[in-house]
Amino acid sequence: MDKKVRVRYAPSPTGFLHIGNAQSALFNYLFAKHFGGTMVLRIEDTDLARNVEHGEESQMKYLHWLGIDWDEGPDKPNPKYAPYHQTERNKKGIYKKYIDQLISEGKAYYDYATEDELQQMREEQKKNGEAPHYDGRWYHASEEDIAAAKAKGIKPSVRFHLPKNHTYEWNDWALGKVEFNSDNLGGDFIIEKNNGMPTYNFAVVVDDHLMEITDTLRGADHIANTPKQMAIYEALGWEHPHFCHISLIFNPATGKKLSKRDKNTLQFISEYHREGYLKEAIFNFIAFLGWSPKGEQEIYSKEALIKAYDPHRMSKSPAFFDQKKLDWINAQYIKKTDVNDLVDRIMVLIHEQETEIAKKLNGLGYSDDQMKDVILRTVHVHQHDVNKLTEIMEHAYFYATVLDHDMDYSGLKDFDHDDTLKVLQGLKDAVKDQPDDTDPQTYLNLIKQVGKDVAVKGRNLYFPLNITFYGHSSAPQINEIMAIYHPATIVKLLDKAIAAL
RNA sequence: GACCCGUUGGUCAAGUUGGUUAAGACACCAGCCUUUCACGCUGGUAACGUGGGUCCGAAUCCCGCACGGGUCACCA
Repeated sequence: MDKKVRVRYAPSPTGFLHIGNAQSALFNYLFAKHFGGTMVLRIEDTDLARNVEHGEESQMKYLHWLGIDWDEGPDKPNPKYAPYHQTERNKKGIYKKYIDQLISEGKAYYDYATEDELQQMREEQKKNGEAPHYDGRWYHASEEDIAAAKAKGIKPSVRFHLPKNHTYEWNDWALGKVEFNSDNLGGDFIIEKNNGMPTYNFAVVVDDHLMEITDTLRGADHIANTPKQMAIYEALGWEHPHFCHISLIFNPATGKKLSKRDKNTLQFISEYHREGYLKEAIFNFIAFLGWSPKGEQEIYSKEALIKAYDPHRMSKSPAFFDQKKLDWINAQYIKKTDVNDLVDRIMVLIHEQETEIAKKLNGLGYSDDQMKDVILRTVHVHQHDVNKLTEIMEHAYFYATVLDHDMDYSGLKDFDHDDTLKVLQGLKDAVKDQPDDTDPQTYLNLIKQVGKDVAVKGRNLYFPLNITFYGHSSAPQINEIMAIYHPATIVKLLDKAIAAL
């Protein structure tokens, strides 16, 4: 790289951060960090009507949560490039200057066509089997026509005049060589709306140039925009950045681009957070959506990804969203995350109360310390067998409310009545005077001792205990589950089981 | 419809200059471990859309076809 790398993630605040946004932000981040460059956050808010309240704030919040931090942006302005909102840049006349320049050079012109008129034009073209395109009707407009339109009070938009039969070609990091003919671009396109706002294709060029962006990484849905933008770079006499089109994320169920309407897939990063996915897992997973490293390793920390990142390895074909793989990656991260760290993260989820299970746990009325205690004990048992933090929460809720559950004791009948009674009775005697913080090892010793005393072992010893304390003959290490409960609870569970014998 | 892009096992995905026993992961199955479940470990099944070329040799290059997708806004 001869120039200092500068990249940008440029969301429009028309919604909350979804997987596709995060993917785009993430690759820009990896690119910047890998090459020791600068990541810029720019807000493309030129569509006044579609801007969503709190959209920007929420996007920034979840970008930070994921660990995608930018070096420059609305909250970290560099005076040389600020401001970072396109609406503010428009107020400063940044776009107007270049619009005027293009008009005076005859490369852009006013268009007085109304939206209805344009709509009608496109429909007719479609009917005739033509590709919808602007026919250039105002390019050669006469003085009279213009005067008449002005007299009617029509506010014009500004169109960029596309050269005829001109080839635009670029070398894409992901795609390699791509070329378009200017005749297939849909005709002259609008660069300034009649409300004075620049359109995306124009603003993005001006801003990327002024902000000295060296590499533009964006979704593959922008491929067809690229030649239009190149036309503007050319008209303004600027060099265009190196482009990279990130493969789109597909829904395996529909075979189409992940859509906000796909109910079976979580769309928003906030949803992954509240469902108990770790940010490290999401980061790792998304990095593999449209890119892959050289070796066989699947689990990569952020730092490792930054190091391994190579834009040449961006893939061309669509990236399919593999939910099971995500769950597996999340499970890997849960396994290797420190127990207390997991407890803290779960406490955050409980406090946020954004899921049913979080609300249920909250409804227990526990103090923070009590809650942490239950969660910690549960994490010890389940850290290695869950995919999501919410599953640990479900388990914790079960243990916290175990006495309220109707246990299925029918399985007890599969074992010798007298032996089982002796085991349960013996364990009750052994447990009733144990302190609250009795550890799993002690409980294991107690179980073994009771087994020895009454001469019962193996599954005849353990299965009834599984049923008694867990409700199923198959359970995790039953002594560990006992350590979650308080001895008084254990005694009550034993009483219930004995009564059911 | 036009223009671009893509097509490797059930799923995801390596295979940058043509020569590989065509990686790896998830899922699945089996065995081991375990009181059981899960975890873990070991092993296994399984793939180059199609038809033509070029070449000693094609998953890799060329052409056609099929299928899938993206884009054709005063949205970004």
